[in-house]
Amino acid sequence: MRRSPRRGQRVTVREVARAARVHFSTVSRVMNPATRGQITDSVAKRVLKAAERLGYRTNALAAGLRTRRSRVVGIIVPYIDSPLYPPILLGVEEVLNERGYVAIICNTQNDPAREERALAEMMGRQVDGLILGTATRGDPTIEAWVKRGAPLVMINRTDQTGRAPSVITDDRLGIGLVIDHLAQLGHQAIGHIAGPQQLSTGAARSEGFRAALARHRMRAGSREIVVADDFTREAGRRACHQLLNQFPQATAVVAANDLLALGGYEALRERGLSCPKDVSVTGYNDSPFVDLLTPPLTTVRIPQREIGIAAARTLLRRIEDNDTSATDVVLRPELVVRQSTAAPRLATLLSNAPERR
Amino acid sequence: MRRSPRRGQRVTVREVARAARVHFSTVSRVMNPATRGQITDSVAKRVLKAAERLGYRTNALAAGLRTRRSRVVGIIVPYIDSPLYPPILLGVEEVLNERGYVAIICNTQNDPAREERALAEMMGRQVDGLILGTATRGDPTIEAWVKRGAPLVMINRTDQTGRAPSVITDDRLGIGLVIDHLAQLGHQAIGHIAGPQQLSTGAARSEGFRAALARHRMRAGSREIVVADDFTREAGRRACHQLLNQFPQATAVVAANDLLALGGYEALRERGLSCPKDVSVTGYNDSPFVDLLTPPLTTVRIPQREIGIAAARTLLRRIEDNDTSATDVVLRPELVVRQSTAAPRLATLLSNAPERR
DNA sequence: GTGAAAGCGCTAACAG
DNA sequence: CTGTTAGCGCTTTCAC
Repeated sequence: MRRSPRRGQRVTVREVARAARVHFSTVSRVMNPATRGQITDSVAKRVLKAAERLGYRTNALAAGLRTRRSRVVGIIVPYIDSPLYPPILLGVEEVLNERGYVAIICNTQNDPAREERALAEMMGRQVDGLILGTATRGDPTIEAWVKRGAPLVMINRTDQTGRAPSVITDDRLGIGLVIDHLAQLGHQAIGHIAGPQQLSTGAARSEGFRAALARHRMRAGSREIVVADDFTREAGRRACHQLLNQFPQATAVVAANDLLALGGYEALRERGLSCPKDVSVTGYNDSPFVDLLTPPLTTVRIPQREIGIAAARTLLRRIEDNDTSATDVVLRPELVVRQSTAAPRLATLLSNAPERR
Repeated sequence: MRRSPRRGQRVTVREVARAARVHFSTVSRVMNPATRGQITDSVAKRVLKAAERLGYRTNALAAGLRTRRSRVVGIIVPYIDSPLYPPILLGVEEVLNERGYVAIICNTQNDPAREERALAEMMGRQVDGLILGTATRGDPTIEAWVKRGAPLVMINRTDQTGRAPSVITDDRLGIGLVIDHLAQLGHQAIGHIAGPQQLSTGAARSEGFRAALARHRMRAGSREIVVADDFTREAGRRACHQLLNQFPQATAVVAANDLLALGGYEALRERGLSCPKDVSVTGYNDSPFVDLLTPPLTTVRIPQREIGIAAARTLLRRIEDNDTSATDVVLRPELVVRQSTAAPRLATLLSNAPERR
């Protein structure tokens, strides 16, 4: 009766076949949804019952070797422990799992060497496709992947060459919403703590800043941009100090993400300025808990889970239907107004002045 | 010259062998660190060069099928998008990657049905081991896994049967540190917002609460426990209200995690009470940003990354050396004092009174 | 509708 | 030290 061997799953098609008194290829056909129709119902039933009883599960390694499809997709992200990625992964996983795929996730800490190792690992493991969150402009590692014709979708950032589809959010729009909001409150001197310009998010947001100010006819003298060298609190703090030194008349500071905004809070505190009374501050990403800060942060929410879902769907279309028509998906961000933004002091005093056009 | 076929990696040991003018099994031996010593250096060099030139990578599916080791470990967590797990995953990944393993991560939203599906998926994919973050007391799914003799390590929670090793933190100690701190500040009436008691963390922390109070000789009349039905802000808010209704003399509220503490903040605000002046509040986990709240939250930090590292190491010992001696690892939490705790009003008034004891 | 046979790419006895 | 051979468990022609 020795039925449970020492290690690993040992039940194979052959054993199920013996139990069900059919050929093992029949078992294979029954277990595979695509070929199930070839088998008589009564035989199928018998096989299924035997499989169930023995606890059979298809060996994904063997199947993958044979079919050249692993039903695994690789995901490479810069920081798994940041508020941004986990919800995206959730969305990816959701789509993947319901289609019988799993994800292997690698974290690179933004280190190109680690990215390259991760990519090699993924190739060796025969992943069917890749979701890449670490793209940089003209990323060379993408080249190799795309050349092989392997499916790839970029998220959050793009390499801006159009070699592969991406799922991003509209950063220019998002910053535009912020500026509209501030303009409506009456701000006319707005500073920007920009993010690193080599990341597409950093670059797009500062472009958005410039464009939105132009749209509102605010120009030189009514704005100032300081680039933070990293998306961190400390970098935000330093940048905000520099900003206020160069541009003391600023009544609002638009940060390129929430962490930078938090650094801004610190800088204001250190200067004895109050937010939003003296200076309004805005963030980007709507990270968890920023609604609990003092003051609760006005920020831009991006649909993280939807990014993951869209990326996974695009990738699967490419993998399963070889549908290469995918173009970039651009999702809409949303302004979340909280209490870190208010009318500027001056505007409050002049609030009875006639509306400007 | 057709060298790059349409899809997937097509370079195999045979092609490398042909290029290097050796037998293909020699190539295999060169590529595998364990058998590399069997080959003459000069031959090895030739093979390596050819492999490099052709861009050869071992097909992990084929190797896994043959060796019955996939070098994949499964990780099952309840909520990937919570502040708790990502840093743990980071630690796991770090150890795994440097040993040539990758992780496939499944998220269950605490749904037993999803957990079971995840487990089945992992089995089918021949994972070499499992890190389980969803264990509940007497979890039946663990049974099947352990029975097969498959390596398993639990994290954060244990099923409390000792069938498999776990890596957890010492919740009783952690809460003890909190109580010591509060006692030293002079608190003598302390309430507890407990977490769900079916989760080992919830249960261990309330036990720790009771034990610590006993140690400090505070008894009935000097404490009250209200169990929140979920680890969420809203549940914490409700529980805190209930707590203060039943036990209005409380000068401190110890929450079983940070989210519950945040709910406590809200409840206090709704009652017009100030923290820490009227009531001190503590959390647990030291989630990101809780240092930025008003007031910054006194909480307990748990070594998340280390949990991941320890779990991965334990698992690999079991997988690679079949070292089954592993016992539970219990890591030390650490008190982080911030500004949500202060001496109680009364104690302030009496601060000139002689020290007790 | 079901059986037979081949082979995915690799590793690991076993020979020499 | 290197070559030969078999086979991991599966899918998928091709026959019947």
